[in-house]
Amino acid sequence: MIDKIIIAEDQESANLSVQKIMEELQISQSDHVFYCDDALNKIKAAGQQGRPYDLLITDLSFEADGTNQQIRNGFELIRSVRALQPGIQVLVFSGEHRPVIIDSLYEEYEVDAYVRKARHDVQELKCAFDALSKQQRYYPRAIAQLIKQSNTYEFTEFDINIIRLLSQGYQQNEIPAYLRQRNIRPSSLSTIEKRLNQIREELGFTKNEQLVLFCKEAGIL
Amino acid sequence: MIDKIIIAEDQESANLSVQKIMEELQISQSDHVFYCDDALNKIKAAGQQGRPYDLLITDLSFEADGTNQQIRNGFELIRSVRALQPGIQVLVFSGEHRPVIIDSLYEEYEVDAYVRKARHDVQELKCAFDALSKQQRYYPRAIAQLIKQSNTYEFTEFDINIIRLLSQGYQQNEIPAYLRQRNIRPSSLSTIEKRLNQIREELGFTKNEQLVLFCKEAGIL
DNA sequence: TTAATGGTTACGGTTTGCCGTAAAAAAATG
DNA sequence: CATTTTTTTACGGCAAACCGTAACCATTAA
Repeated sequence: MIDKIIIAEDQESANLSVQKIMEELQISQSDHVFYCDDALNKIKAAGQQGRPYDLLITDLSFEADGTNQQIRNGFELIRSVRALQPGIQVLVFSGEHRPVIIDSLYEEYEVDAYVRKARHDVQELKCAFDALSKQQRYYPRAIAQLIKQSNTYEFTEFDINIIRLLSQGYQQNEIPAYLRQRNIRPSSLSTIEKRLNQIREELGFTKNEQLVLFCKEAGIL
Repeated sequence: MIDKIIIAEDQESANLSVQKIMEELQISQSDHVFYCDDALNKIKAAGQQGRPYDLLITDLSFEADGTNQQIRNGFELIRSVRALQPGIQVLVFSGEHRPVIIDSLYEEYEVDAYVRKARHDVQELKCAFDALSKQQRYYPRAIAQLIKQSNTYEFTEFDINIIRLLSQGYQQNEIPAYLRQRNIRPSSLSTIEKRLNQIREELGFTKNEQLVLFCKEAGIL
């Protein structure tokens, strides 16, 4: 049974809609905040008072606005909250569509539900809520599709390193020194060239410019 | 006086909040649709019945969902609507933050107001509405700041052409032929090299990979 | 220990990109 | 129209990137 929830969302209109939807679902106690820090504080206080929240609904990206905040985004918030109250259910409500990110939410952050801000999100929120009420995780099929569709080329840590350096203006022949300095192996120019060649080939690209753009769009950079 | 409006927004929850806000503002007739085509049709019908809409509130990005739609985004919608009913006021409500895009909304599309889906968007929507009621344009100061901040490096049509081709995998020495085929001038390899060099220099970049990423983030690509 | 395997590195030839100079063409000026 | 200025182009030398081959080295199995 879920009857005490907290909504963390900086965008006022989105925050409002979630509140309305929760009203319709007859949640007895629903709080909302516009900053991650406020969310954590409220969760902490509620726990200490023996009336913990059952569910956190949070966005991923929060915009800095000059106020001094410790927690700057949904990822950090989830980590902090789970450290404090591991049993709390977490529903992420965000516009994020990049498969790698959504995947990491379920795998690394172990969220209980992800609902994408998109066409039928109100209905999806209600479905997700139902599932969570039964202590089930909610994994919308639209997302399963997205992840399947995505050219699931597996970038290694090493690959991402190289591509990031390129996108920062490093020349390929400067990269070995950089890697050696950090004891990253392999580090030879030859291997770097070979990796890039292989990656381009597998993705059907001819230029690193394409690769950089691809990684940006996929959320890897 | 604004008393008949239409909301075009595919994201259900956002559509809902705008409806709520318009209720609070006591709009007598407020319609909402989830597709651009529906918006245009309703506006057309209303005009023919002699009861035209005063205001269109629209998002910019609409997601394709398999249904066959003629108009696929807010830009196209604005164009079509203005061709049909030039006097209608247009308020864009979108998450878009890239200065070039917002700038083009005011300059090229001549929208009456832009409100960014962000922290205080509800309040901003109300302010914008007030301004529009008095037949004023609404140009939030936060956006003026954004546009000022932005490294306003002036890319020409030509520059963007080259950079786009690079990001699509063209080699530099293939570009002259491409340009000549389309009668774009200048077209020599030398000029292309020179432009790229100049652009990189002015932005403090050393590699085209950086440039491509920069253009992507700035909304130019 | 030896042999085999897979990944890493070194190296050389070729292509592409980079950058300066100077000629040619186009545009602006008197 | 002639002259100056600017833009575009052609070319050449050099550096970087590309790509194949072969040597090297670590790990594992025989």
